[in-house]
Amino acid sequence: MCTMDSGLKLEQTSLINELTQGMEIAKQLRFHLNSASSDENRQLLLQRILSSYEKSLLILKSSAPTTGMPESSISGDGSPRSEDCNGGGFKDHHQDQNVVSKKRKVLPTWTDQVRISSENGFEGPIDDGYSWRKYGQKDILGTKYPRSYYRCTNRNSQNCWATKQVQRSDDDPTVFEIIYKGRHECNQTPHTAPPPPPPTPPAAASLDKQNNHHQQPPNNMLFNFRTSLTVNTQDLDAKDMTSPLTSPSTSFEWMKSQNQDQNFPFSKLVHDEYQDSFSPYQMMNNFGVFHDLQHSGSELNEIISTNNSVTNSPILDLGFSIDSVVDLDPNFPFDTPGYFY
DNA sequence: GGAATTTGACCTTT
DNA sequence: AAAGGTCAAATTCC
Repeated sequence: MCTMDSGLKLEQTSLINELTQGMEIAKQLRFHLNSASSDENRQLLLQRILSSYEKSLLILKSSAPTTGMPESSISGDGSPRSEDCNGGGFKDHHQDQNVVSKKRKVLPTWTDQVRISSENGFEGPIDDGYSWRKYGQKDILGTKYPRSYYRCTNRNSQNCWATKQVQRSDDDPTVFEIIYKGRHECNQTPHTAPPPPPPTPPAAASLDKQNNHHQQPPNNMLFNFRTSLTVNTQDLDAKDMTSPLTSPSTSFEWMKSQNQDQNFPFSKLVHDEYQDSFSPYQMMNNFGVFHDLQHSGSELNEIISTNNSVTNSPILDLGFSIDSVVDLDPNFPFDTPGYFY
Protein backbone atom coordinates (compact mmCIF):
# COMPACT_ATOMS: atom_id res chain seq x y z
CA MET A 1 0.00 0.00 0.00
CA CYS A 2 1.33 3.31 -0.90
CA THR A 3 0.06 6.02 1.28
CA MET A 4 0.12 9.73 0.80
CA ASP A 5 2.68 9.99 3.48
CA SER A 6 4.98 7.70 1.74
CA GLY A 7 4.47 9.67 -1.42
CA LEU A 8 5.52 12.88 0.21
CA LYS A 9 8.31 11.29 2.01
CA LEU A 10 9.34 9.70 -1.18
CA GLU A 11 9.68 13.07 -2.76
CA GLN A 12 11.67 14.48 0.07
CA THR A 13 13.89 11.53 0.03
CA SER A 14 14.37 11.83 -3.66
CA LEU A 15 15.34 15.42 -3.37
CA ILE A 16 17.79 14.72 -0.63
CA ASN A 17 19.12 11.87 -2.60
CA GLU A 18 19.65 13.98 -5.62
CA LEU A 19 21.36 16.78 -3.82
CA THR A 20 23.49 14.42 -1.88
CA GLN A 21 24.42 12.58 -4.96
CA GLY A 22 25.30 15.80 -6.68
CA MET A 23 27.54 16.64 -3.81
CA GLU A 24 29.24 13.33 -3.94
CA ILE A 25 29.78 13.52 -7.63
CA ALA A 26 31.28 16.92 -7.08
CA LYS A 27 33.64 15.31 -4.65
CA GLN A 28 34.53 12.81 -7.25
CA LEU A 29 35.16 15.56 -9.69
CA ARG A 30 37.39 17.26 -7.21
CA PHE A 31 39.36 14.11 -6.92
CA HIS A 32 39.60 13.75 -10.62
CA LEU A 33 40.80 17.26 -10.96
CA ASN A 34 43.75 16.37 -8.85
CA SER A 35 44.48 13.15 -10.53
CA ALA A 36 45.58 12.11 -13.89
CA SER A 37 42.07 11.54 -14.88
CA SER A 38 41.11 12.21 -18.39
CA ASP A 39 39.26 15.27 -19.36
CA GLU A 40 36.49 13.12 -20.61
CA ASN A 41 35.96 11.64 -17.21
CA ARG A 42 35.73 15.06 -15.73
CA GLN A 43 33.24 16.09 -18.29
CA LEU A 44 31.15 13.12 -17.45
CA LEU A 45 31.18 13.89 -13.81
CA LEU A 46 30.28 17.43 -14.56
CA GLN A 47 27.43 16.23 -16.65
CA ARG A 48 26.20 14.17 -13.80
CA ILE A 49 26.32 17.06 -11.44
CA LEU A 50 24.24 19.07 -13.80
CA SER A 51 21.83 16.23 -14.14
CA SER A 52 21.56 16.05 -10.43
CA TYR A 53 20.60 19.69 -10.32
CA GLU A 54 18.08 19.18 -13.03
CA LYS A 55 16.50 16.34 -11.21
CA SER A 56 16.38 18.26 -7.99
CA LEU A 57 14.63 21.07 -9.72
CA LEU A 58 12.28 18.66 -11.34
CA ILE A 59 11.38 17.22 -8.01
CA LEU A 60 10.88 20.62 -6.49
CA LYS A 61 8.69 21.71 -9.32
CA SER A 62 6.67 18.60 -9.13
CA SER A 63 5.99 19.23 -5.48
CA ALA A 64 4.79 22.74 -6.03
CA PRO A 65 1.88 23.85 -3.84
CA THR A 66 -0.68 23.37 -6.54
CA THR A 67 0.20 19.81 -6.83
CA GLY A 68 -2.39 17.72 -5.25
CA MET A 69 -0.58 14.57 -5.93
CA PRO A 70 3.03 14.80 -5.16
CA GLU A 71 4.01 11.96 -7.33
CA SER A 72 1.98 13.00 -10.26
CA SER A 73 4.80 14.51 -12.12
CA ILE A 74 6.92 11.59 -11.50
CA SER A 75 4.54 8.89 -12.11
CA GLY A 76 3.84 8.54 -15.67
CA ASP A 77 0.72 7.18 -17.09
CA GLY A 78 2.06 3.87 -18.06
CA SER A 79 3.19 2.23 -14.95
CA PRO A 80 1.00 -0.30 -13.35
CA ARG A 81 -0.53 0.94 -10.20
CA SER A 82 -0.34 -2.36 -8.61
CA GLU A 83 3.33 -1.87 -8.40
CA ASP A 84 2.85 1.29 -6.49
CA CYS A 85 5.40 1.58 -3.80
CA ASN A 86 6.75 -1.76 -4.14
CA GLY A 87 9.74 -1.77 -6.30
CA GLY A 88 10.06 -4.40 -8.87
CA GLY A 89 8.65 -7.33 -7.11
CA PHE A 90 10.43 -6.97 -3.88
CA LYS A 91 8.51 -7.55 -0.78
CA ASP A 92 6.71 -4.88 0.94
CA HIS A 93 5.15 -5.43 4.24
CA HIS A 94 3.87 -2.21 5.44
CA GLN A 95 2.78 -3.26 8.84
CA ASP A 96 5.79 -5.29 9.47
CA GLN A 97 7.96 -2.51 8.46
CA ASN A 98 6.74 -0.22 11.13
CA VAL A 99 7.57 -2.74 13.69
CA VAL A 100 10.61 -4.28 12.27
CA SER A 101 12.37 -1.37 10.75
CA LYS A 102 13.44 -0.14 14.12
CA LYS A 103 14.93 -3.39 15.06
CA ARG A 104 16.35 -4.71 11.92
CA LYS A 105 19.41 -3.22 10.52
CA VAL A 106 18.56 -2.45 6.99
CA LEU A 107 21.19 -3.29 4.51
CA PRO A 108 21.49 -1.10 1.50
CA THR A 109 20.57 -3.06 -1.53
CA TRP A 110 21.14 -2.36 -5.15
CA THR A 111 21.36 -4.15 -8.38
CA ASP A 112 23.91 -4.18 -11.08
CA GLN A 113 23.35 -5.56 -14.46
CA VAL A 114 26.55 -6.62 -15.97
CA ARG A 115 26.78 -7.55 -19.53
CA ILE A 116 29.48 -9.81 -20.59
CA SER A 117 29.96 -10.25 -24.20
CA SER A 118 32.64 -11.23 -26.50
CA GLU A 119 33.17 -12.90 -29.72
CA ASN A 120 34.17 -15.95 -27.82
CA GLY A 121 30.99 -16.37 -25.99
CA PHE A 122 30.13 -15.40 -22.52
CA GLU A 123 32.74 -16.24 -20.15
CA GLY A 124 35.02 -14.81 -17.67
CA PRO A 125 34.25 -13.98 -14.15
CA ILE A 126 32.21 -11.01 -13.23
CA ASP A 127 34.83 -9.64 -11.03
CA ASP A 128 33.86 -6.55 -9.18
CA GLY A 129 37.08 -6.33 -7.33
CA TYR A 130 35.82 -7.72 -4.12
CA SER A 131 36.55 -11.05 -2.73
CA TRP A 132 33.48 -13.22 -2.55
CA ARG A 133 32.81 -16.66 -1.34
CA LYS A 134 29.99 -18.65 -2.73
CA TYR A 135 27.76 -20.14 -0.13
CA GLY A 136 24.81 -21.36 -2.08
CA GLN A 137 23.02 -21.78 -5.32
CA LYS A 138 19.35 -22.10 -6.02
CA ASP A 139 17.14 -22.77 -8.93
CA ILE A 140 14.66 -19.98 -9.05
CA LEU A 141 11.19 -20.62 -10.19
CA GLY A 142 10.52 -19.43 -13.67
CA THR A 143 14.08 -18.73 -14.53
CA LYS A 144 16.41 -20.65 -16.70
CA TYR A 145 19.51 -20.11 -14.73
CA PRO A 146 20.23 -20.71 -11.09
CA ARG A 147 20.94 -17.93 -8.67
CA SER A 148 24.22 -17.96 -6.88
CA TYR A 149 24.75 -16.58 -3.44
CA TYR A 150 27.96 -14.99 -2.36
CA ARG A 151 29.16 -13.41 0.79
CA CYS A 152 32.25 -11.43 1.47
CA THR A 153 35.26 -13.55 2.14
CA ASN A 154 36.07 -11.38 5.09
CA ARG A 155 32.83 -12.12 6.80
CA ASN A 156 34.42 -13.75 9.75
CA SER A 157 37.74 -12.05 9.84
CA GLN A 158 36.46 -8.52 9.47
CA ASN A 159 32.83 -8.89 10.21
CA CYS A 160 31.93 -7.80 6.74
CA TRP A 161 28.37 -8.73 5.94
CA ALA A 162 28.19 -7.75 2.35
CA THR A 163 26.53 -10.31 0.15
CA LYS A 164 25.50 -10.54 -3.41
CA GLN A 165 23.34 -12.68 -5.60
CA VAL A 166 24.22 -13.37 -9.16
CA GLN A 167 21.80 -14.60 -11.72
CA ARG A 168 21.99 -14.77 -15.43
CA SER A 169 19.24 -13.06 -17.28
CA ASP A 170 16.77 -15.27 -19.00
CA ASP A 171 16.23 -12.85 -21.80
CA ASP A 172 19.81 -12.09 -22.48
CA PRO A 173 22.28 -14.68 -21.32
CA THR A 174 25.04 -12.19 -21.70
CA VAL A 175 23.59 -10.14 -18.93
CA PHE A 176 24.04 -10.98 -15.31
CA GLU A 177 21.96 -9.40 -12.67
CA ILE A 178 23.85 -8.90 -9.49
CA ILE A 179 22.04 -7.94 -6.36
CA TYR A 180 24.30 -6.48 -3.77
CA LYS A 181 23.20 -6.40 -0.20
CA GLY A 182 25.08 -4.55 2.41
CA ARG A 183 28.23 -2.66 2.08
CA HIS A 184 31.70 -3.91 2.54
CA GLU A 185 33.12 -3.05 5.85
CA CYS A 186 36.29 -4.88 5.23
CA ASN A 187 39.47 -3.39 3.98
CA GLN A 188 39.21 -4.45 0.44
CA THR A 189 40.14 -1.84 -2.03
CA PRO A 190 38.55 -2.83 -5.26
CA HIS A 191 39.28 0.36 -7.09
CA THR A 192 42.90 0.36 -6.40
CA ALA A 193 43.46 -3.16 -7.45
CA PRO A 194 46.04 -2.91 -10.13
CA PRO A 195 44.74 -4.01 -13.43
CA PRO A 196 46.72 -6.99 -14.39
CA PRO A 197 48.30 -6.94 -17.73
CA PRO A 198 48.18 -10.44 -18.97
CA PRO A 199 48.74 -10.17 -22.65
CA THR A 200 46.31 -12.87 -23.35
CA PRO A 201 43.31 -13.54 -21.29
CA PRO A 202 43.32 -16.96 -19.87
CA ALA A 203 41.10 -19.42 -21.47
CA ALA A 204 37.67 -18.94 -20.36
CA ALA A 205 36.45 -20.38 -17.24
CA SER A 206 33.38 -22.39 -17.59
CA LEU A 207 30.14 -20.70 -16.94
CA ASP A 208 29.84 -22.59 -13.78
CA LYS A 209 33.01 -21.07 -12.66
CA GLN A 210 32.43 -17.67 -13.90
CA ASN A 211 31.34 -16.36 -10.63
CA ASN A 212 34.37 -17.52 -8.96
CA HIS A 213 35.73 -14.17 -8.10
CA HIS A 214 38.55 -14.19 -5.80
CA GLN A 215 40.86 -11.44 -5.16
CA GLN A 216 43.15 -12.90 -7.67
CA PRO A 217 44.32 -10.59 -10.29
CA PRO A 218 41.28 -9.60 -12.18
CA ASN A 219 40.95 -11.20 -15.45
CA ASN A 220 41.53 -8.97 -18.31
CA MET A 221 38.56 -10.35 -20.06
CA LEU A 222 36.35 -9.45 -17.35
CA PHE A 223 36.86 -5.82 -17.90
CA ASN A 224 36.55 -6.19 -21.54
CA PHE A 225 33.37 -8.03 -21.13
CA ARG A 226 31.98 -5.57 -18.80
CA THR A 227 30.56 -3.35 -21.36
CA SER A 228 27.60 -2.07 -19.61
CA LEU A 229 25.72 -2.27 -16.48
CA THR A 230 22.60 -1.12 -14.90
CA VAL A 231 22.41 0.03 -11.41
CA ASN A 232 19.09 -0.38 -9.89
CA THR A 233 18.73 0.75 -6.39
CA GLN A 234 16.19 -0.71 -4.23
CA ASP A 235 15.35 -0.71 -0.66
CA LEU A 236 13.72 -3.85 0.34
CA ASP A 237 12.49 -2.62 3.59
CA ALA A 238 11.47 0.88 2.97
CA LYS A 239 9.01 1.94 0.42
CA ASP A 240 10.59 5.25 -0.01
CA MET A 241 12.16 6.26 -3.16
CA THR A 242 15.64 5.18 -2.92
CA SER A 243 18.64 6.84 -4.17
CA PRO A 244 20.86 5.94 -6.97
CA LEU A 245 23.44 3.76 -5.67
CA THR A 246 26.43 3.09 -7.44
CA SER A 247 28.40 0.16 -8.19
CA PRO A 248 31.01 -0.14 -5.57
CA SER A 249 33.38 -1.56 -7.93
CA THR A 250 33.23 -0.18 -11.35
CA SER A 251 36.72 0.50 -12.37
CA PHE A 252 35.73 3.10 -14.76
CA GLU A 253 38.96 4.63 -15.67
CA TRP A 254 40.50 1.34 -16.18
CA MET A 255 37.72 0.16 -18.31
CA LYS A 256 37.87 3.27 -20.29
CA SER A 257 41.47 2.70 -20.89
CA GLN A 258 40.64 -0.60 -22.30
CA ASN A 259 39.31 -0.23 -25.63
CA GLN A 260 36.41 -2.39 -26.08
CA ASP A 261 33.31 -3.41 -27.09
CA GLN A 262 31.99 -1.27 -29.60
CA ASN A 263 28.57 -0.05 -29.34
CA PHE A 264 26.54 -1.69 -26.86
CA PRO A 265 23.06 -0.82 -27.84
CA PHE A 266 21.52 0.97 -25.01
CA SER A 267 18.13 -0.38 -25.63
CA LYS A 268 19.46 -3.84 -25.66
CA LEU A 269 19.90 -3.74 -21.99
CA VAL A 270 16.46 -2.50 -21.50
CA HIS A 271 14.60 -5.66 -21.08
CA ASP A 272 10.92 -5.59 -21.04
CA GLU A 273 10.79 -6.24 -17.42
CA TYR A 274 12.88 -3.23 -16.77
CA GLN A 275 11.17 -0.89 -19.05
CA ASP A 276 8.30 -0.73 -16.73
CA SER A 277 10.49 0.31 -13.97
CA PHE A 278 12.45 3.04 -15.59
CA SER A 279 12.08 6.21 -13.76
CA PRO A 280 12.63 9.70 -14.99
CA TYR A 281 15.35 9.90 -12.47
CA GLN A 282 17.43 7.32 -14.02
CA MET A 283 16.91 8.77 -17.40
CA MET A 284 17.67 12.23 -16.34
CA ASN A 285 20.49 11.04 -14.31
CA ASN A 286 22.64 10.12 -17.16
CA PHE A 287 21.11 11.80 -20.07
CA GLY A 288 19.31 14.71 -18.71
CA VAL A 289 17.12 14.90 -21.69
CA PHE A 290 14.82 12.00 -21.37
CA HIS A 291 11.32 12.86 -20.63
CA ASP A 292 9.54 9.67 -20.92
CA LEU A 293 8.36 9.79 -17.42
CA GLN A 294 7.37 6.63 -15.86
CA HIS A 295 6.78 6.05 -12.30
CA SER A 296 8.83 3.36 -10.84
CA GLY A 297 7.49 3.19 -7.39
CA SER A 298 10.27 2.75 -4.97
CA GLU A 299 12.73 1.96 -7.58
CA LEU A 300 15.21 4.23 -8.92
CA ASN A 301 17.14 2.76 -11.67
CA GLU A 302 20.17 3.97 -13.24
CA ILE A 303 21.53 2.95 -16.50
CA ILE A 304 25.14 3.04 -16.94
CA SER A 305 26.67 2.36 -20.19
CA THR A 306 30.35 2.07 -20.21
CA ASN A 307 30.89 2.77 -23.78
CA ASN A 308 33.46 5.03 -25.12
CA SER A 309 31.27 7.67 -26.47
CA VAL A 310 30.12 10.47 -24.35
CA THR A 311 26.71 10.38 -25.81
CA ASN A 312 26.30 6.97 -24.41
CA SER A 313 27.12 8.36 -21.08
CA PRO A 314 29.75 6.18 -19.74
CA ILE A 315 29.34 6.98 -16.18
CA LEU A 316 31.41 6.15 -13.27
CA ASP A 317 29.37 5.55 -10.28
CA LEU A 318 31.09 5.20 -7.06
CA GLY A 319 29.68 3.20 -4.29
CA PHE A 320 27.30 5.30 -2.41
CA SER A 321 24.15 4.62 -0.64
CA ILE A 322 22.11 7.60 0.09
CA ASP A 323 19.44 5.50 1.56
CA SER A 324 21.67 4.97 4.39
CA VAL A 325 22.19 8.63 4.78
CA VAL A 326 18.62 9.53 4.67
CA ASP A 327 16.89 7.24 6.94
CA LEU A 328 17.96 3.74 6.87
CA ASP A 329 21.28 2.82 8.11
CA PRO A 330 22.69 4.96 10.82
CA ASN A 331 25.78 2.90 10.81
CA PHE A 332 26.55 3.61 7.26
CA PRO A 333 30.27 3.87 7.20
CA PHE A 334 30.94 6.87 5.12
CA ASP A 335 34.34 7.03 6.47
CA THR A 336 35.21 3.68 5.14
CA PRO A 337 38.49 4.05 3.40
CA GLY A 338 38.21 3.86 -0.28
CA TYR A 339 34.52 4.14 -0.36
CA PHE A 340 34.67 7.61 -1.62
CA TYR A 341 37.51 8.87 -3.53
C1' DG B 1 46.39 -29.27 3.91
C1' DG B 2 43.88 -25.18 3.71
C1' DA B 3 40.61 -22.71 1.22
C1' DA B 4 36.85 -22.47 -2.00
C1' DT B 5 32.94 -24.69 -4.20
C1' DT B 6 29.14 -27.83 -4.53
C1' DT B 7 24.82 -29.32 -3.18
C1' DG B 8 21.23 -31.36 -0.38
C1' DA B 9 19.13 -30.24 3.95
C1' DC B 10 17.28 -26.99 6.78
C1' DC B 11 15.32 -22.48 7.93
C1' DT B 12 12.61 -18.34 6.83
C1' DT B 13 9.22 -15.92 4.54
C1' DT B 14 5.04 -15.39 2.08
C1' DA C 1 2.87 -25.47 1.28
C1' DA C 2 6.05 -23.57 -1.69
C1' DA C 3 9.77 -20.69 -2.91
C1' DG C 4 13.76 -18.25 -1.59
C1' DG C 5 17.81 -17.98 1.37
C1' DT C 6 21.43 -20.08 4.28
C1' DC C 7 24.02 -23.77 6.39
C1' DA C 8 27.35 -27.18 6.41
C1' DA C 9 29.31 -31.68 5.12
C1' DA C 10 31.42 -33.49 1.17
C1' DT C 11 34.12 -32.56 -2.60
C1' DT C 12 37.35 -30.12 -5.42
C1' DC C 13 41.03 -27.02 -6.25
C1' DC C 14 45.50 -24.95 -5.58
